[in-house]
Amino acid sequence: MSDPSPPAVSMESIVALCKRRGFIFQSSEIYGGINGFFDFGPMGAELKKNIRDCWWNDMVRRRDDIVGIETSIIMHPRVWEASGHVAGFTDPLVDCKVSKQRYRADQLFFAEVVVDGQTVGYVSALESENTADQLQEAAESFKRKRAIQGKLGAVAVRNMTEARPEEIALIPSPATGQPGSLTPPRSFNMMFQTNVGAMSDAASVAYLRPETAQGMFADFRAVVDTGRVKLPFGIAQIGKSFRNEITPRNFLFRSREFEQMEMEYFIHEDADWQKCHREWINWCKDWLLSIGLPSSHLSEYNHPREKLAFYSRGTTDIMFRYPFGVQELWGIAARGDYDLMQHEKHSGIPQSIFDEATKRKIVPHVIEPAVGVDRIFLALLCAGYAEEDVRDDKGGVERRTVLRLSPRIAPVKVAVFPLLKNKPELVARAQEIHRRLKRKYAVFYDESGAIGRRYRRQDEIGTPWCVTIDFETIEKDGTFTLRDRDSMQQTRIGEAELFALLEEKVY
RNA sequence: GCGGUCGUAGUUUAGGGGUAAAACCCCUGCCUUCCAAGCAGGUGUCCCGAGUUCGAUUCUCGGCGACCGCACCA
Repeated sequence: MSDPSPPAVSMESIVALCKRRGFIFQSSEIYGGINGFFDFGPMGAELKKNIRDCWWNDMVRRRDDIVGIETSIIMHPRVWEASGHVAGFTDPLVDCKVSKQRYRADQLFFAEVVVDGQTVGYVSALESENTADQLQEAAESFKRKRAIQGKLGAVAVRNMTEARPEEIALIPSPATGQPGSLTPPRSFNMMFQTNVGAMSDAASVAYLRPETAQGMFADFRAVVDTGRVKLPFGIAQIGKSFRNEITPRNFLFRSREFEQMEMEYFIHEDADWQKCHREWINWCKDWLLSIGLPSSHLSEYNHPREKLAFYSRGTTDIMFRYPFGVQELWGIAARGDYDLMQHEKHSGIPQSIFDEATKRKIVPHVIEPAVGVDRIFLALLCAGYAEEDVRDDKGGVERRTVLRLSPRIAPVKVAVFPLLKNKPELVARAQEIHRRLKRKYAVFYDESGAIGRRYRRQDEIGTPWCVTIDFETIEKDGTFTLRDRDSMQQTRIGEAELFALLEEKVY
């Protein structure tokens, strides 16, 4: 599709297809469902596995410099103290009890109004480009309205996390302009908590991991000591992570249980990290193209320096144009030596390695490409979903729904049909071919319904090819019809050629 | 978390204080020599709980879930 702005597909129709064809079910649906959790049906499980397998093959097996590991979901709680998640994976929030507005405490600013050295009141403002000016103006207005005489001092901007308890009642809500309705900042830690062992007390508290990355950092020494790795090298893993999101939204995009594919690429502290960072951004983009995401939907977003997380030297997100907007798909972060140093500090175990080239002990720096399997899953469905008009022989127009998935990740690679179900010789031959194909590929056998219906069923689950066994197959040369999903074109092909095609396209 | 809209087969919808309907899908059989054909038969539904009522899927309240806005998204 060369059209730069194809008609927007609605999330509604994608969700409906997911349900109808067994890609995604709502978790625990028979009990009314649970918000932010999803199940993968038969087609979804295949598609997801294919995404993981492609990533693992390309990222780990087909490279000499990256090893794969699998770490536990529950780790020692001190891992999350070291990583900053216990303290920092928390958004202190302030509520306005009157307007019901909620603000992030570090984005809600206030200042004392000081006249002739006396504090006469407070003003507040939300974060913007000129928060300080806004507060200054608000302070002048405050003084004028109350007809206070004297000299107004320059405002000292603070945010709500810095407010003293006795000040909170005096700070006006930005929503109402009146003081007294704001709550003190309250923390909402996004990590799921549980207890390890039979006793539920403070000492037994543990967390479900909110990211897989820390597993790689925590096992860094073990991998270095046993994995026969040399800088630069990477450690990769695929696994579930959990975040107690305040508001899960947009179907799979933000859920509370999700699966990440992360890789920590360790480089020498003197290496050109910007070059390495760029190379990984390009690698990730190429990989997305290789599983069939169109470049027209992809873009890059560089986090502005002042917005970076404290540990980050630079973060670039590969963005995807979802029906609900352009959103982050893959974050590639340059994290410096922050994580290893944190673990060195907290564990007391040195995280440095001996560098042969410089004969020095160094702590490597890291480039981290981190992506969510579920987000890729959703992107593939959004990019691949199409409803198109098809002209039939009689000149009529019909609508068909088709999922254009790359053969690499399609849940079913080939569907095998006997042209007619009531002809035993066709059925037997079709089943025989099916049996040989399924030893190596995910294939599907179907004999029920008209042949056109069977093609359309496969279109909806994204099967790239269908083969139909007909009388020619049996009576003549053994060739059968190969029907292409996207063009709907039919060609005759033999079994050896079919295997060759699959060998080339499914890797 | 706040506000709004909503919740009837797998899907899309109709209906309604007296136990529910259609189309498509799906399954079975017949038929069918390549794009959702036809005929016959079949499975399957009022989100959950409490209240009002002789009786609630329908009304009320609460919960859960979905969508849309706001806020949030280390």
